[in-house]
Amino acid sequence: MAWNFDNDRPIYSQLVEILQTQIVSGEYKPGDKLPSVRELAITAAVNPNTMQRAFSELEREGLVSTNRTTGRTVTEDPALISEVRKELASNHVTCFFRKMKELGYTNEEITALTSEAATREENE
Amino acid sequence: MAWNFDNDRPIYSQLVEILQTQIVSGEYKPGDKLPSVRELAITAAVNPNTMQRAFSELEREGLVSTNRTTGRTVTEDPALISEVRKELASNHVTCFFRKMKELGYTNEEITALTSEAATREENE
DNA sequence: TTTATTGTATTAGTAGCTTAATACAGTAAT
DNA sequence: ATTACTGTATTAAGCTACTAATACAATAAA
Repeated sequence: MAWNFDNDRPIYSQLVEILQTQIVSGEYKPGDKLPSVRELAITAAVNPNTMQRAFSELEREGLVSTNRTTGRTVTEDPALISEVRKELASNHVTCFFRKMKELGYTNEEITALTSEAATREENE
Repeated sequence: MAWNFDNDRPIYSQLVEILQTQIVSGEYKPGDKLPSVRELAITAAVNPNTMQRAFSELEREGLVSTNRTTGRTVTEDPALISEVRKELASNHVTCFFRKMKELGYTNEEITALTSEAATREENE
């Protein structure tokens, strides 16, 4: 997993997105123990405070739960994970369409470009 | 045109994106005179300096040219505009696929979701 | 010639993000 | 009991983005 950050956006919110993705994609399973704040901060090469802030967001969403002395674990609720996954995907689709339409592309052109990209990726 | 900004990203780079989109989508035609920095700053409700910074970026790309005393105009080169438009679209497609794959979606699922979204938008 | 408008530059102040260096309280393992 | 690890909180510093308030030179219009 790469920990590449855009210069254009706050690192803590990029950390939220990365961790969200790792959880809903199954990289971390329900109930899995997560690495500690300090450990993950070293891995991502960010300050522990920044990682802490990202985790606070994830906890607010319910994706992780915190046990003050034993560390953090991924939620045991697969339905919640699945729900978040669908919502993130839906957001991506909506955002993608909005941007393409702003550029003046039609629905047909968008689906065509998408199919092309899909078949192009098949051969890699 | 809405001038809504994310809190999560610098305003000047969002201004660049918006102006880029307005130009390549044909909202401003090749050779069109653009509103002045001060005028656009009022319209977008940002500081003139911030708008100025956005324009500097656009000029670096060649999309607009500056005449120090008469104002700015959109490039007369339709090929450049078309090229930028295609590049922006291509970036959107690539970025969309990357995000969806990170969530664990397959090519088939991505194209299916895209088609659904397209047909859904037809009926609105 | 005067006036208004253009882009551009400068300086200062505010706010948010990030890092750094600590410190504290609770728990598991030894 | 001691040790090591957990999450959490605090304070200070540096950096960038943004706003604000100007000022200047060049041109078009009156």
